[in-house]
Amino acid sequence: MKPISPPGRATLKDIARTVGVDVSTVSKVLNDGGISVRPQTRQAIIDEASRVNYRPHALARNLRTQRTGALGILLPDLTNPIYAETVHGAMRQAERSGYVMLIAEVADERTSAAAYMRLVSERRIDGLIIAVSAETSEMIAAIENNPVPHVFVNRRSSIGRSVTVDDQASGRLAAQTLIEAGHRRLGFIGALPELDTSRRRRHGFVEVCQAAGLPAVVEIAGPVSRRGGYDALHRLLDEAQRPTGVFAFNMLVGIGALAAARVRGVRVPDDLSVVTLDGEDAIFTAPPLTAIITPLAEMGARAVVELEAMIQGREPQDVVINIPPKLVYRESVAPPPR
Amino acid sequence: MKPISPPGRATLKDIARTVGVDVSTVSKVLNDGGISVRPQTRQAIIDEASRVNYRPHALARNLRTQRTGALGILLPDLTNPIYAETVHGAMRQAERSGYVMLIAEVADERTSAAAYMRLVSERRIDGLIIAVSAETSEMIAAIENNPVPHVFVNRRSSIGRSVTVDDQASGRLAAQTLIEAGHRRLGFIGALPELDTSRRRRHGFVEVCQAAGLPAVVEIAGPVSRRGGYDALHRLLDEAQRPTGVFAFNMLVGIGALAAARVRGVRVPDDLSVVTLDGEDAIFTAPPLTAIITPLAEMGARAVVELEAMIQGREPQDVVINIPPKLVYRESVAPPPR
DNA sequence: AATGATCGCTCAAACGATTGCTTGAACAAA
DNA sequence: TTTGTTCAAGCAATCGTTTGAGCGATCATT
Repeated sequence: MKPISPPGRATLKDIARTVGVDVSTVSKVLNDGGISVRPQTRQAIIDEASRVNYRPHALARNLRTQRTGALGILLPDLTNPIYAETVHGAMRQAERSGYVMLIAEVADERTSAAAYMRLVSERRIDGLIIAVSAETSEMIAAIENNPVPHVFVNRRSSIGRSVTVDDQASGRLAAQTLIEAGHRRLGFIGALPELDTSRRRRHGFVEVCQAAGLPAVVEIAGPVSRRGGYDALHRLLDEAQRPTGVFAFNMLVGIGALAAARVRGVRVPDDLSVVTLDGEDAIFTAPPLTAIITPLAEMGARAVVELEAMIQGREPQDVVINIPPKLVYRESVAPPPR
Repeated sequence: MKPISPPGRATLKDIARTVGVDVSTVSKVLNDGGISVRPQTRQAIIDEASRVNYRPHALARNLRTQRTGALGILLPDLTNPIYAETVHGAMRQAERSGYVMLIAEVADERTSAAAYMRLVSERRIDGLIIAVSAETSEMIAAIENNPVPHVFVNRRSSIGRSVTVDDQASGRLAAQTLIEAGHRRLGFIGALPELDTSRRRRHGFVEVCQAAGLPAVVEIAGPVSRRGGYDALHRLLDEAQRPTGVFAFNMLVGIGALAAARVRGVRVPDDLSVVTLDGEDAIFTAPPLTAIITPLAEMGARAVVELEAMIQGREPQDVVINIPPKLVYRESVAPPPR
């Protein structure tokens, strides 16, 4: 026997009809709308709603309330674990609050404005997390002409507020770790073009080195990729005063550095110590990389919390997540060769 | 000077008013609705639409047309690269067709029915990709009571059609690779509980071994995790007729096996050869794992294509992606010890 | 000149909810 | 009995589209 009305597809009207009241009454009861309803009417409505397994039609509700219950996130590439984890954290928080997340991959920065418009103007998302470098003029124009609550994550921008971590502290921690292991000549492999996060990590790193009275840090930068790390380490190893301990901007760069060391016959950690960042997964490198863990999921979640507040009308504000960077000791750091 | 009407928020009514026609005319012009309109009227409408940067309000349109232009995907965990890549492929294809993807992470299988209902009954997605094991009775009931075009990806199910690859061919390829390297005693580490994909890979693997007249393959299974692979390899190494070459169900299992070999003092590949699967990222294991590449992104994309066809009314059908499995030679396979 | 066809557009009803404004009845106070 | 309140619920507009039906005006046909 087929159910008369397919469960889950019932509308307010259906419920109203069988209970014998107006749809507005049903709506008010089901939404706890401040209205007085006789207990028996209320109960009848609730019973009928659960009998037919009523689910509000999100489209209709959203059209009326002018809110979609959807948040967007703009990111370069979901297969990059850094972004996957950020999204992961954002989605957990979004789900708690009843939001869904619309993900837009923006492989090419030049299309980010178009992606923005699609999410904001057409899909009418309630808020947006931006995890791409967004400072193109089209993007700025898009945001200004079609403002929507938005927050940057793990990067700063002149056109909005950010959720970040204390990158400088990460840099300091990396330097301390290497210095404590006994290293006296340190190197830093950063991002080129220099990202805000890279600059802050570098500052923290250099600060500690100088405070410890160490000779100048060798600073090298390359594209944020394995290739970039690979090439950068080669150049580092060509330095006259070759460092014995290096801090790589992130995991990709660190992995590339490891590969370069291998082809040069430089043993890690015997000849060279390496500290990297973002490396939850770096445990499977050879050797496993000692890494500073960035709370990416927390950043994603916090970004959603910020968006919710902004949607409620609170002023945007910068957030620095106050989780001290955590170092995971693995096998890529040892005392320097003597 | 502020723009009079915030660009991008203009409605059909706005355009209709300034051009001096009815909204229905505007709608028909902008949608190429089969209607005859004077060229100058048409042009005026188009001009005005682009002047105010008109974007259709997706909610309103969808409410009316009863289609949301959204597809869903149910998966266990986005931070698992296997799923991230599948989603990646699906999103690329979805974007081409103007769909957005709603991702639902279902950490606990028991909540998958609830996630289904939220996407299908409330958000009213047009189609769903299922990448979780979905055979719980609640899930079956949810699908039956609220049917929506759906397709499983990389797994088979009694309650729908699938997009898969030729897993048996992967198993055959793994066996051939080890046999060609000179191995005569082979092992297989599968999934427990046995997944459909695991079974097929095992069949292909065993088939080739038997055809080559090799002694019985040692078959071991464990949970699909690094721990599972770790424990399984330990048990394999305890066998009287210890294999010299093993095929691990997937990358996680392979990585666990590598770890077990290391603690046992079994050198890879000198003492033991390992072939794994899904291992785009396995290049950074120690040693880098020789792996069979699964076209996950293609599977995701193809799933979307299937959904589109089903939404158009075509009958669901099983799809086996006909890309022959590809082996990437790295450093975990060598001739057996003598 | 009457008829019919075509053109170019308008009308109005949806889609499924939300929400401010009425309203009829019951009841209390005067 | 009249008046004023409160209760319980209904009415109707609205969100921004889409879409079939309708309808004057023009033009061709007989």
